[in-house]
This record gives sequence, C-alpha cells and structure tokens, in this order.
Amino acid sequence: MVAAKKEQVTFEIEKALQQAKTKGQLDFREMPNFAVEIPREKAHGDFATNAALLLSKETKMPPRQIAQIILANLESSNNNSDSSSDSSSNSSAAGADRFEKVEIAGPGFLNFYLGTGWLYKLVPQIIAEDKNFGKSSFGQGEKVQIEFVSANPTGLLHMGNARGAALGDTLCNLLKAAGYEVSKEFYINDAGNQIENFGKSLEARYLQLLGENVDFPEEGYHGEDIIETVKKIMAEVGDAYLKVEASLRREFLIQKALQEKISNIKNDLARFGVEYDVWFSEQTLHDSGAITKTIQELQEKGYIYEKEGALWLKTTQFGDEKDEVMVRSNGLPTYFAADIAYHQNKFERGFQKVINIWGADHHGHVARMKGAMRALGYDPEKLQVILMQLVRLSQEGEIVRMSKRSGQYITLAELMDEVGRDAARFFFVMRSPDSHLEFDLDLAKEESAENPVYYVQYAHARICSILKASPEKLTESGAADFTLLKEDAEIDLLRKLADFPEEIIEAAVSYEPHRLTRYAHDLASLFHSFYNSCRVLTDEEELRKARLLLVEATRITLRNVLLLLGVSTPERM
RNA sequence: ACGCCCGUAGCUCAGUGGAUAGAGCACUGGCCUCCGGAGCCAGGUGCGUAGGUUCGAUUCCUAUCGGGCGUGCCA
Repeated sequence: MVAAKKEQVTFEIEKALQQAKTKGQLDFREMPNFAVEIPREKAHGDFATNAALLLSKETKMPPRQIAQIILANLESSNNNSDSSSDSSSNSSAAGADRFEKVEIAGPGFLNFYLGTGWLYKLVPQIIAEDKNFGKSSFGQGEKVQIEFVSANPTGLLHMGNARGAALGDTLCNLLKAAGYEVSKEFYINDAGNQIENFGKSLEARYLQLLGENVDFPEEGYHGEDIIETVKKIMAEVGDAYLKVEASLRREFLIQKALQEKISNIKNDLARFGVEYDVWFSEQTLHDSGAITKTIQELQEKGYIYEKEGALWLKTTQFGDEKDEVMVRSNGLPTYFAADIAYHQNKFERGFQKVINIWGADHHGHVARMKGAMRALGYDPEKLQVILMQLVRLSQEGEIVRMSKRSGQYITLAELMDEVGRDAARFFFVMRSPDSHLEFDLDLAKEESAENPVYYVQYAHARICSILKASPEKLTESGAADFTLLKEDAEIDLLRKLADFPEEIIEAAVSYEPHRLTRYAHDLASLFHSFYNSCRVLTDEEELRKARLLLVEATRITLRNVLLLLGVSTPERM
C-alpha cells in the first residue's frame, strides 16, 4: 500500500522532471537517481524527495529554484489529470488519491502530503487479509537455501549457536513472507578430524568409567556432557566394548554418541522454535565420492597443485593471503574441501540463492569459498554469507569467557530454562548481526518488564482483553465509518500498520531481521499511546465500531510480526 | 605484522549522503470515578580523533587511537 503510494509519487516526479526538461526549464541529461522516502519528521509530509538537490550541480541552479520548477510542473500535470477526470461521473475517487499538498522545504526538499483518505481503506484490507497481511510476492518464488547453526555434533549448543538459530529462523520467515521459496538446512559435521578427536575423548571416558587408568587426550573434548553421553551408552551396553579392538570400540562409541548428540541438538532447536527442512551429513559427501569429484574438477581446471605430499587449492588467485590445503599428506580431505563439495551440492540442487550464517570467527573463509565457487563456474554473488559477531556473555558485570574445549559455556537449553524462548529469540534478533551482542545473564534471568519482548506481548494481550470486553462481536461491525478516526494517535497507528508489508520486504532483501523487532516495538508503542489517549469502548457507537476494527487490525499485525519472530502471542499475561 | 568487524546518551544498542541523530534500561516529576499502570506523558552536555570528497558527512575515502575476531596439512 505504501509501496504503491511511493511508486505513484516517484512517477509523478519523473513526469514533472521530464516535462520541465521538454519545456527547457531544466537542463539535465539523465533522470537523477532521486530518493522518495518517508521523512523522519511528520511535519515533513508523508513522502519527501531530494530530486532538486541532486540536480543543483548539473543545472547550476539553486535547489529551491529547481524545486519550484518541479512543483509547477507537478501542478500542471495534476491539473491536466483533474480536468480529464472531471468528465467522469464522479471525480472524488480520483481526487482522494491525489496529493493533498506539496511543499518546498529546507534546502530544497519537496514534501508530499497525501491526506488521510487512503489510510481509511487500510483497516478492512488488513482484516480481510488476516494472516496474510504483510506477505507479498516480491521474491517471485525464487528458490533460496539457507544454512545456519550447523554446530559440531561433538557438544551442546551454545550462545553463539543460539544467536545463529534465532537470526536464521527469523530470516527464513521473512524471506518466505516476502515471496521466496526457502529451504532451511543444518550441515552436520560428522566426519573428519574433530570426529576422530571425539572418538578418542569418548573412548577415554568410557574406559575411565570402567575403572581403567587412561589419560584423557590433550586436544579432547573436556565437557561434562561427553561423560553424560558415555554414561547413557554404558547403561545400554555396559562393558561389552571394554575388550574389543580399539578401532571397533571407537567406531561404535562415535556412532552411538553422534546419534545421541544430534538428537539432542534437534530437540533443543525444536524447543527454540526452529525446525529444519534438511539435515545434511558431511559423511555422505565422503561416502558418495562427491568430495573427490569436486577436487578432480578443480584439478582439471588447473586450480590445484601438489606440494609436500598435499594437494593445495590456489586460493591466492581469489585474494587469499596463502593457498589452502585440500587433501592432507595423509590422504584425508580437509574440512575446506568438504565444504566446497557441500556448496557445489547446494547449487546443483538448483537454488538461485544460497545463504550461510557464520560466526565472525569464520570470516577468513568467506573469500575462499566464494572464490572456490567461481572456480567451479558458479556466480559467487549467489552465495551470501552473513557474518554475525560473537556473543559476549556478562554476569555480575563481568565478561564470562566461554570455551568449548574446556566445556565452560551456557547452553541453549539452559538459556531457555532461565529466560524462556520468547525473550531469548527476541533478544538475539534485536541486535544487528554486526554488533558484538552482549548478553547480560542477570538481566535476562530477571524475567522482568525490562525485557522489550514483554512490552510487545503486553500490547497484544491488552488488545485481546479489549476485544473480549467489547459489547459487540467484530463480525457484527464489519463495516464502519473510518473517517471518524481523526486523532493523531489514530492516524499514527494507521500509518505504521500501512508500513508493514514494505518493512518485511526491506528486512528480507537486506538480510536484517533486527528491523522486525524494531517495527514490533514501534507498533506496540503507538498502540499504547493510542490506548491512553483514545477510549475504544466509548458510548458513541459509530466511533466505537471504527476503533474496534482499528484495534483488531493492530492485533493482526502484531500477531503476524511476532509470528515471524517466533515469539508467542499471549492473550493474557 | 597483516586482514575483517565494531567505536553513537551513564549502560545496552538503533539509524541516515540531507531538514531538530533515536529507543530501551537507569534517574526525576506528573497521569487510574474509565477498555489490563508489564502502560502513558514530560525531562539530555552524545556520532573515538584528525584530515579529504561533497551544495551538504555521524554516514563515503585516508590516516590514527581503542576493543573483538582471524591469519593451522583444525573446524
């Protein structure tokens, strides 16, 4: 709705510029790339453009004078349209869509005032669209694959994984709402070195629990959870693997433990509201020969050479500081080689866009991976990596150091126990991925009104309460005279509701889920203000009906945005 | 040493090549005969520093300082 208005404004300005050029009033070669935006200040109208400022240099004229010319041409084209529509039986419908007024302001901005007519059509539209309000076909069904979390199955999910989960899942919801076809994927690193390590750690714990005196591997996983896992396995098989060959024992423990770990991860993520479409095993890439095939392909294209018994990829050709090993001298492919094969596999599956959410500690990997994709003949632009900065945990004013090796970290499960899913998800998505998110455990634990998620949910619950208390059911008052909604608080609320579909598109295309929490908070805030200045259940029947429907439209929008965020929508709190 | 990210109010963070840079928390003072006070309204010396590009820079560029991360035949 807003988008349509914006297009109209853009179109009118272009028409006016063209007209001025034709008349010889303005001299420019190409249509300037002017902006049409919703001004920060309400006093600056519904839309504003900087077209005159941009043309100042080329035309060698003062911006305000240019604005004056544009304005004059806007008016004359408006008049033309008006006179043509006058011949129709009723010109007021067309007139309502036209600008109420256009002003020159500041250094040369043109401010457009639309009036309120178009806003009054909004409420019934939102109510009719209901769960679909906000959705669009912007993405035109483009197939997008998004991989996130992909935590090593050797441990539990930590805060960084939780941030990735919240961001990734919300981004998926956003992209779907914006008309993309999205597939969510978790890449299971169930092969390679860390699995070897995992096996050694499991074995050591197993033998220790059976009373054997063995050292724990230096590079092993020291976490308590490994012991728990081994205990569970022992409850099933006892000491049956005490005296078997070490490699068999290790293999058994690895398989059992992986099963248990992955199932834990799945459960924790599901509890966090995240369900994947695909769980992709790295091991399958080894088993199917996909990695070998990828390496061969790179070799044939001349990107691979041998040195000191290892195969190297010429990543320096892609701007890397040094080349990377693909196959170690012991014959085993590296994680990097597997990851290239994995990404090739993604493109082979026909995705037009492939998104990864990685921790910032992997940033060195981005250029290499994009380079590898180009080497394989794919457009690296289609691979989008969202880097998120690491989560800092603070408690009692101190930064808590987290390390997977040492097993010192707060898990996703613990986080949900303490602060709940709603608060955790909202909190993680609230910050831009670029920010070093500081998670204050004490504050989060408090579960008090300090958490912004309650503020938004409270608005929703409050609305539900009003609707319940209403003397008439909404269906009885489907129609209303919305022009009765004249208060500033009402108009502000309507404008915010109108923004929602475009807000989704912008958040989706810029991969910025945090815009959504901002929108949710702003909308809740405008509702609370409205609530305090306008009584909904007033004795004036017509006004009551109009306000009830406005409130219902607000409820729908709040619910839809919370749904996108994966946050619950309580009717009572 | 080099590379990437960040530096905005007391704290945690938004934001933009444009008009008077915002929110939450904290602090102070108001607002319930009335739909939920987990609410509303009012209150602020802030864009790390120095140059440059521009009609206009907090935003873009360069340098510099401070913090985080990375630079493995680990993942």
